[in-house]
Amino acid sequence: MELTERKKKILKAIVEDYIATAEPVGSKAVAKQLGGNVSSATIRNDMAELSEMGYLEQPHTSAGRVPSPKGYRLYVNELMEQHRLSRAETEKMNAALHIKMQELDRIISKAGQYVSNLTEYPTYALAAGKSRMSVKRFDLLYVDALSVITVVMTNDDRVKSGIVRTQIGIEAEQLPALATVLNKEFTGLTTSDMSQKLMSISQHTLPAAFMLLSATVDFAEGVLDSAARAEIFTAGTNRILNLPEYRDIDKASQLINYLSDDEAQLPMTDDSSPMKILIGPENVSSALRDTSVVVASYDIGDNMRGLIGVVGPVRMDYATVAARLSYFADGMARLFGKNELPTGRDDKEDNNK
Amino acid sequence: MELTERKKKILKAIVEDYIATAEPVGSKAVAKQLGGNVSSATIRNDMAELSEMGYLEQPHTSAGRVPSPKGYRLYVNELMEQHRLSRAETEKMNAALHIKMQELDRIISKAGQYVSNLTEYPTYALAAGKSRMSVKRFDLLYVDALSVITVVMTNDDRVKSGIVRTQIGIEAEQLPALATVLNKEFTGLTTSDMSQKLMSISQHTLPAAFMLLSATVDFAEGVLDSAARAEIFTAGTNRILNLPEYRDIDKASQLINYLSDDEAQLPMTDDSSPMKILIGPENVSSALRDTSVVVASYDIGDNMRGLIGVVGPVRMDYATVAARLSYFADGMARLFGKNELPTGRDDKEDNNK
DNA sequence: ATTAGCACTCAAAAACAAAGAGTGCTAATT
DNA sequence: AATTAGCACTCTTTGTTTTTGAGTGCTAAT
Repeated sequence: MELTERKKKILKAIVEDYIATAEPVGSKAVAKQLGGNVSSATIRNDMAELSEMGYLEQPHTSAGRVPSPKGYRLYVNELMEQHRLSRAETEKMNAALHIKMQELDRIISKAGQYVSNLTEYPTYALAAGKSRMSVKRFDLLYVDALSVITVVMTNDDRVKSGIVRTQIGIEAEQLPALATVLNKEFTGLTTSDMSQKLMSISQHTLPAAFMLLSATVDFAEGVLDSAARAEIFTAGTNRILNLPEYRDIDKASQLINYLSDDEAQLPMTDDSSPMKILIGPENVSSALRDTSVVVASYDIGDNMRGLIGVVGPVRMDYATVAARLSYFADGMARLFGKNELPTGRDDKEDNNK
Repeated sequence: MELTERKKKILKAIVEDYIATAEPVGSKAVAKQLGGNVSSATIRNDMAELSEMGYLEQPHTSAGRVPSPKGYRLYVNELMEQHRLSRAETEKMNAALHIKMQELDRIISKAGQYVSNLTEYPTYALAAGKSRMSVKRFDLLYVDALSVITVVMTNDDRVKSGIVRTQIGIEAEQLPALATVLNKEFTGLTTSDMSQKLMSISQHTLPAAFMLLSATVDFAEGVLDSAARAEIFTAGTNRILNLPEYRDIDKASQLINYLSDDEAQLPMTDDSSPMKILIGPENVSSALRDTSVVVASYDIGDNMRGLIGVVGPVRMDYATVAARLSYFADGMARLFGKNELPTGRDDKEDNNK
């Protein structure tokens, strides 16, 4: 019993019909789909064999057939035709890609939203793989005796700032010296090292100066912390409520809750390829067992990678989703590429997160 | 036909029973609730009159009674007992109120999340009432010939910063002069005025300097824009999926979509009182017609107000929700109060939004 | 004014009865 | 040997009818 060419065609027709309708598809429908030069009885025989081989499943004896995960896998690997993006689609995406440059987090979250709109499925987006963060440069700007503007530049060239207040008055003239101390002693350190260093110099420093140093370091630690925290942004989770497979409130709310959970283990791409399709049970986390995930990654700067994942029912339009997601991910990569800057401002800027 | 004391007791019992069970409540249940010294027949008569007066409704003839919005209103106004917060509750909230000081937006969004967890209903949170924003102070810090750190302080004392790049090289020595120009000419202006001013000085300024000025002003405009945009944060919208009144997917998804819509007109408090309860049809927007909203406000600094709203079914536990929300709003106000600063850093800081 | 008693109503649940889509198999056809 | 027509069989879906039971409204007694 082998996979003849016709069987493949049948499988393809079934997958595509089922993707479109979410209804089990019967032999007659397939026959029509294939142009009518084979009868439904023939198809029926082939379908029986495809079932036996594990590519199709039957909800119950007298229903049509539904692709099994194995069937989808074959479809995705061999049968699926590359979806050609229409002019309208690319234009829409290009428009979306003109994201006005802002904080990194916001861009990433926005990207997720766009993809969700584009695909009509929920998405998640995040940036991963940052290396250890440290401060590269400190600046202090005098405001008044009790307030100083602190500007901090991280090792990946982001700049953040804030007002730092101190209980003990400080004079404008003292600031340069303090800034020098900060730049000499506190650059290149991790947060915990900074705290330690702060301890070690507490002895031989004037109280007023130490107060300010301490507040500044505290601020810097906050900046590093929030920069290191890789937040997961989800978008469009409630779109699943439109899907027939999630008419069941409990199922829907379970998935929504999983997606909204910050701790959720969401599929990543492996380093080898920029795109990955996970079908139903191929997902590790049980909450995704009967959903599929298409996930793509793109480079952000040198040692960071952005990730966008689309979550949908196993009956997902893989071709279209994959095409759009891949196009969009490419666009994001270009956006972060050194060369093409979309506005006068620089992409690396992403001040204030 | 008047509202006797017993009728009120009956109404109260019905409201509370219905809040707890979401099932129409019958005369017998009320009789038991009231201690059994009146018979169910008596209750029945009273219930008939309460129906006639419009405080109760009947889903159908042979079902129990359900409070009408008018009934809830009476309950909220007169019958409801102040919910006493338990020690555990206040402790939990106090813990939540130790929000580590960060950007304003994040605090507000966090607050919404906490309240959502606390009440188990969806919430929305926002900060409103900012006046026109302008820049109060500019600083420029030299990085290299093509990059400058721009630090901008807004009229409400927030500080933001970012790297600004320019195509034409600039020397460190030129920066102070440019900063002076910025501080002299561009402070106190709205974004559109800034653009205009930029035009007007384009003639008598060196190209290199103008380039940088322009990029800096562009950056400042972005800062003001995003500061002025009052974002609405919603949290826990999917909690409504747990409510029996939203077993119907379409109804649920309609409400969820409404809440997720950035443009949605959500109820505010009026200036007179810090708390407001809107019951069902009292809501203006039709999407909320059969939900209730409890909304509380708190002061943030001098001319801003924070707002947290809890959205739930009309059958909402008003007493508990109101008590918790009010406590939390007070906590938030204290948090923003000048005196009690939870950390060494200052609340006004909220750099980088 | 209250209450017991009872007939009546009506939604919800259960039980039952087609209807129809789709299969699997057999036997005929190419 | 592969294909196809034909047909009995299966099982969900859909619609209809029955049954059940909570709850009411009214009447008559307390």
